[in-house]
This record gives sequence, structure tokens and C-alpha cells, in this order.
Amino acid sequence: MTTDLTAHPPVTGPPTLDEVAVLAGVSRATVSRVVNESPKVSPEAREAVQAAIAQLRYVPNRMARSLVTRRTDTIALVLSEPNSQVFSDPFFASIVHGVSAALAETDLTLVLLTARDAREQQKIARYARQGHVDGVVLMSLHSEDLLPDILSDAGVPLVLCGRPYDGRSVAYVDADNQGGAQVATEHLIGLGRARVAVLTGPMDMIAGVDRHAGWLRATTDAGRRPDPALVAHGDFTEAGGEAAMARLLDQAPDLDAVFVASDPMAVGALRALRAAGRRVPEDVAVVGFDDADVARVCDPPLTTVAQPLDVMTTELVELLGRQIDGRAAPAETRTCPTRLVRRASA
Amino acid sequence: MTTDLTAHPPVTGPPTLDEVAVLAGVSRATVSRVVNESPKVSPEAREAVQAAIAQLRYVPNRMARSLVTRRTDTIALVLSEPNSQVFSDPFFASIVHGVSAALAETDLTLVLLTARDAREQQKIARYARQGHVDGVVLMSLHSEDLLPDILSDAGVPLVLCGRPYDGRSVAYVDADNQGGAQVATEHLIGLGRARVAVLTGPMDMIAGVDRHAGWLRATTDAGRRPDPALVAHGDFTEAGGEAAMARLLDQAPDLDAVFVASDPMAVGALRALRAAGRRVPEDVAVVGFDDADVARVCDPPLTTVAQPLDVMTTELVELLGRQIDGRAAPAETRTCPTRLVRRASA
DNA sequence: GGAATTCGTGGAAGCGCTCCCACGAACCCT
DNA sequence: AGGGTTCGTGGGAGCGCTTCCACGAATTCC
Repeated sequence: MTTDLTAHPPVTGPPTLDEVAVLAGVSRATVSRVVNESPKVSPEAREAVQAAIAQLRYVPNRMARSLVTRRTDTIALVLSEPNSQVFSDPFFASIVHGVSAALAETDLTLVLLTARDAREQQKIARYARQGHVDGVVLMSLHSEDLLPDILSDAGVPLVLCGRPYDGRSVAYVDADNQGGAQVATEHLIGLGRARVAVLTGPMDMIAGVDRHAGWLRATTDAGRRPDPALVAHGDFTEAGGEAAMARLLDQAPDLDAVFVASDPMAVGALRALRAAGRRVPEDVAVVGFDDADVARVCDPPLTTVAQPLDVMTTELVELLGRQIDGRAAPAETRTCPTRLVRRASA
Repeated sequence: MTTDLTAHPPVTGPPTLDEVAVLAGVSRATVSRVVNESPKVSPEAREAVQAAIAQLRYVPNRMARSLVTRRTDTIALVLSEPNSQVFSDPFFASIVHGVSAALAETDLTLVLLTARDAREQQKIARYARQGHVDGVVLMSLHSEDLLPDILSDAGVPLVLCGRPYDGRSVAYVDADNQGGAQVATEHLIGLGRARVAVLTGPMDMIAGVDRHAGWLRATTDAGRRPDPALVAHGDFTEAGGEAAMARLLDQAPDLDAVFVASDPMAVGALRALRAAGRRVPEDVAVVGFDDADVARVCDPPLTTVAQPLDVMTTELVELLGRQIDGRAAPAETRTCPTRLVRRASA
């Protein structure tokens, strides 16, 4: 007597495709077609399979599927940033929100990975190379970030959120930071302000550099000599903005306007200005950057540069999608226009 | 003439285990042993394999491995919270940090998933059921959260960060919220304050409920009748705390102390108090909860209740690990003691 | 010195799935 | 009516890996 190889083994794990096939009285191939919504299935077969799936509470094993399709249907949003407080940056939160919203239409899943140090970066690189994800959106790069190199070397589809610091050839989506900063500064100058200061972000981030460059451009375009005393560097946080504003008031007590490179910093700056007894906008006009929620509710409401976050996140996933499908031009880039939002602070 | 089946196919994707085996002149099994650090490999073989791996830049395909081992070596930290601003809650950031630090020792990877609505919850449930993760840490549960049920029904190893709202039987790790709140309130009473108010968190979160209960307990234990006018509800955010504090001052102008259920709220409360012309701690003593970074730097520095975050996160991953290995008692729980940190505000 | 262990190794099965290919049944065209 | 097309279906190979099992060589023991 031989063993019956078609007999059900003792039910061990979750149900498999074959068990569904047996129950539905069809072949594995047919079940697979139903699961993948192939049109080439008769209504009866489809119905039988669906009933069996429901009865068994069958869930396809994605690992097995990935093994053959080479797709995982998940993309990673990697936050490469030593400073854990980035979480609290509303810009970051908005990007996460936007990307996951853009993905909601698709059946892709978003996983968030954070890399605080080189070791965690390696771990993430390994994770990506091992085929856990179809692609990566990488954000918040400082100049010395290793991940872009590792990932693109490994052939992992990759789109940066923000222009890379060096001129490397890689796909990215960015806001027109320089243009926005320039418009903001021009607005301040147009208001008749004589001493327009700038409170920059970290200069090892391209957004910090670009926004500073915009201020510089507007300043020189207006025929003014850029005064080093009108420049202070912050770190994109509220506390950093407050401190930098205090320094700025110290360096240049006669300033009558300031372009602040992020809204959280601007909120801090507002506080420092109030502490120093300066009225906004009467004594000092303030323009922020980001159009974060806080810009609407702070006192006074902040004139600020809005980035088209929805456009940017949509572009981000579209670019990545094209790369994953292999139908992307190499190193495609998008620079999205910004827009000045006028409120009370300038 | 027959086709040589052992011939190299045109190199298409990333290198596979077989290619390594061929190059090293050993069998697949041996390569696998080297990769998995089995001791049963001769030094020569090991060396040859390692050389081949290096030369080919071989990375094991995790999908294939998972298919047979039934392990993915990744766990998910799920943030189930409709409000996207949770990101900015330092407590949440600390948990993420702690869990990923606890995982750094292991070779597990942490993926972060966010579920803002029922649809995203379903997506995450599917993701987990499909075998993408070995286990799930679930945090920030409101009372009507579906995920615990779905996930535990699906047999996904699960540990909650925070006691579940209902008394469901599930593993969790929580701080002793009630105890901490009680100690905080007792401290305020011990300071000789007569009218000790409470600014709670959302009452559909267990942490909100428990911290309120601690205040209530201390109040009644002190022989006082809890006055509804001394209670206001916030939402754990700074802005919410500011607004609630203003309401509280309105309801009970004679209050001389307030226990605030989170540090961000306490910072908001501090601002509202200053706006109302109350001095802290002279007129109103304030105790917060969380011992967030901000508690140290705000003005005045905040007396607050510290949670042992490192212990909690360690327990979290340990409990989950035990569940994954199948050597966990059902629904193990841990409640970690809190500690009052005295600073200037009370 | 022969039997009984080690020890390192390779062969091969199989994890759960997709998808190519072939096959028969039903249909259309001239 | 016979040769083409559909069309739905099942068989089977194979994705890259782990792991059981067996096998021969190098030990070790009495």
C-alpha cells in the first residue's frame, strides 16, 4: 500500500492556494487567476473559488508571490536623519501623509524606515537590497549621507525628496526653494524694508542652502550688498529659530524684516521678537517657509512660502512607479513651483 | 546533443545562491550553511564561499528564505491614529526611538506603519496577515480601534503599547499611568495647594482615562470632594493644552495647582497661565507627564512624571519576541512604574 | 585492524505561488 | 462539414532558498 500523495496533510499553517483549489474543485492555476483578477475565468469557477477563499479565510502568501513576480508591492519611505526630532517637523509629517495618500489609490503599502546612524543606514540598505521593497523614497539628506550611493549602486529604484546636496545624477522631486526664498525676500523688500535679514536652515542640507541662496539673490538683485550680520543659521526647529533670531537681533539691531527658512523656526523667531519688544509686522516683517498648519494659527498669522505638497508627493510616487516599471528616463527630476501666501506678518 | 543544464544562464537579476555555489566549487547546501553561520563547515569551504559571495556581491533573497523559514525578521510598529499630528508627540517619537534601539542589537528590522482610517487599518491588517512581518507592536489606541481584533484573530503576534481600552485579553506593556498621576497629584497636595485641577488627555484613550483616575484617587484619598470645575479635557497637544488651561482658569479662577496629563499640553498650559498673568509656581503649581525633552527647557522647567521608556520598549520587544518564538504565556502584560521628576514648576 | 563513530558534504524535496504551454470544447467562418 | 479561432482550464516547471537525509572520508575506540 502506497501513501496517497493527494491526501490533505494535517492542517498546520494558514490555508494555501492548493487547499482552496481542492475545496473549489479546480486547479491551482484557476485559483491564482481568480485571486489576481484575471478575466479568463468562467463565472461559475470564479464563484466557487471565491466561496472557498471565504470559507478557508485564505490570504495569499506574499512571500511566495514575490518570489516569482519579483514584486513586493511595498515601497519604503526612508528618513535618513541623525536627529530624532525630525519627526516633529510638520513638513516631514506632511510628506508622509501625502505619500501615503497618493499610495492609497494603489494597492501599494508604505513602510517607514528611519536611519539615525551609519549602522542603521546599512541595515536599511540591506533591507532594500534583499528585495523587501520595490522602491525607496529617501528624504532629509544631509551632505554626508551614504544611502543614495548604496541604494543606487544596488540598483534599487530610488527617488529623493529634495535635491541631492552634491550634483549626483539621481531622480528627485524638490520644491523651488531658491525661487520661493527669492520671492519671499523680494516681497519684504517691496514692502519698503531696508534691512532684510535671513534666518537659514542647516547649511548641510540643500533646502537650507537653496533658501539662503534665494535670499542672497533677491538682496543683490535689489542692488544691496549682503551684510553678514543679517544672516543667522538655525536648524529648522522652533527652539533653534528662537535662539537664532535672538542672535540676529544682537548682530543687527536695526533689522526691519526677516525671511525665516521654515515655519517652525519662524514661530520661534516670533517669540524671540516679542521677547525683544519688537512688534510684528510693524517693527519687523516676517516671512516663513512651508505654510505649515502652525503658520495659520500663530500670532500674528505668518506670511509664508507654500510648497505644493500634494503635487510633490504625487510626483514622488509617480516617478518612483515609473522607475519600478523600468519605463523611467534616468535621473528624472521635478522642481515644483512655490507660492507666497500673504497673511499678517508681512 | 543535449542542452547542458548546468550551464550558466545569461546573468539576469542579482546573483543567486547557486551562482555562488558554482563559483566557490561547492554545493548550494554548503553556501547556505555559510550564510547562516552553521558551524558544520570546513574552514576552506567557508573561505571559498565567502570569497565568492564578496566577488558576486551576493545578497540572499529574503523572500525565498522567508518562504521556507516562515520568518521575515521584521516587526512592525503600527501607529493607529486618525490624527496625523501624533507624529509630533515626543512620546511617540521616544517609543519609536526606543524600540528601534532595542532592535538594533538583533538583526530584526523595524517598519513603521500608520493607519489613519479604517481603510488603512485594513491595508495594514492585510499586510501583516500576508506574512510580511513576524509580529506587531501597536500603539496609540483609541477605544474604537479595530486593529487589535483583526490582528489577534489572524494569529499575528501582537503586543500593545498601552493598556487596551476594554479589558480584552492581549499582551501589552504600559506605564503605571494611574499611579504616576496619583503621585503627581499627591505632590501638589503635599505642597499645600488647596485647589488642584487636572487637565486630562482624550478620554477615549486609556492613558487619558488612567491619568485622570490617578488625580481622582489622590483627590479623594486626601478627603477632598472632586470638583467638576477643576477638570478640563485636552488632546495631548500643546495647542489643546493651552486652550484647555484657559477654560480651566475660566471655570475655576481660584485654582492654585494643576496636574497636566502630558508635557506638550503642560507647555501650552504654561503659556495660557502666563497670558492670564499667573506666576508658575507661585500662583499655580504645575506638574506634567512624560518627562519629554521640552520639560527640561521650558520656562519654568517642568516637574513631571517620567516613564521608564527604555524599560518599556525593551519589554515590548521582549514580549513580542517571546510570542514570535511561541514561548509566551498568553496575554502577558507589564506595567512599568513611573517616577516623579522635580523641577521648578511645582 | 575492523567496527563504530564523528564530520563535512551534496542530492533532492519542497515552501506557496505564477505563468507558460498544451489541450479539449465550443464557436465561427467559408 | 472541416479547418480555423477563440476560450477556460489544468499540468508542470521553476522562483531562491533551507533542511532532511544519506554518503564517503577521516578519525576514534576496544
